[in-house]
Amino acid sequence: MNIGKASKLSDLTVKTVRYYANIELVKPKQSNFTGYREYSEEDVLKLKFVGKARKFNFSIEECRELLSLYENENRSSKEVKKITLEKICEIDKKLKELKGLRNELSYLANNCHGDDKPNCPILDAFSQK
Amino acid sequence: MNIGKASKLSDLTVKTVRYYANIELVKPKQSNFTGYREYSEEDVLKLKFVGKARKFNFSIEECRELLSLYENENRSSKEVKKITLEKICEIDKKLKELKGLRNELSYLANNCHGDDKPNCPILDAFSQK
DNA sequence: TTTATACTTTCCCCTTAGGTCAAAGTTTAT
DNA sequence: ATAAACTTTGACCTAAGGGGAAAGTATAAA
Repeated sequence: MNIGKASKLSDLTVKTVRYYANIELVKPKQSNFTGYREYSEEDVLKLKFVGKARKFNFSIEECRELLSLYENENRSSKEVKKITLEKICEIDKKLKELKGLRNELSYLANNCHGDDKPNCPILDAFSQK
Repeated sequence: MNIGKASKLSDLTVKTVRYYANIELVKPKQSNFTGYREYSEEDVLKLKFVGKARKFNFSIEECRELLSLYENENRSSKEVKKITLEKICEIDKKLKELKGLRNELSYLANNCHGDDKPNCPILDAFSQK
């Protein structure tokens, strides 16, 4: 099938699918008559796989790693679990950081009257030496 | 003062300070003899202000907006509060998203034996149709 | 069969917020 | 006078594609 159909089936944009071909993440055969990319059913499965992993916040390089484990019949689930646990750690760090930010910002917002006067604790906090 | 000193005083890298000059976020005078940028005390205060706001996850464009409010004697604190509340909303959305991801990933990880066998619920989830 | 429409290709520039490196000019210290 | 430290602009790099142009290809309608 052509890229348009593969794109629809995998629920990715054509641009994305073409990008994945360019970086050799999911690389279909390419006709030497027309130059059109020819996607197989298996290619579509891989595209879907990557789409899912990307939604789980895995980077392209991590997707590449997961994909090679996915394709490897001799893989151990240990490897996959390790990568996943690392990703969870990463998310935890990000969560902590964002929660801290949120607390500070909401503290500032709570102390700002939000009226038509220029006095503003938020700006004061930002201009603190 | 030159950019090096302004950079140290504001706790930003020279590159960052130069970048802010280029995008006219904090734009110092520039000597027409040597071409060196000449930072004033006030410029440094603005740099620090931006540095703080950036740490609070405000984008450069949002910093530009906050900075113009900061410089505007006739501002109303309402405007600043509005921007801040929007930023809090944004952070809340991101938090929700990340928490969802974390839950799904940790569910998958908990169900993965993490042994030397190829069977892996994580990969199974990613390859689900 | 011709034409119109839809699809595909490669190529180039754009995004955030700077980082890295190079060549050349300037200032300061020895 | 010269070396070291500082500054300038410029070009290219990051992640993960998006947007659009120009040109080739396929398919459907007239």
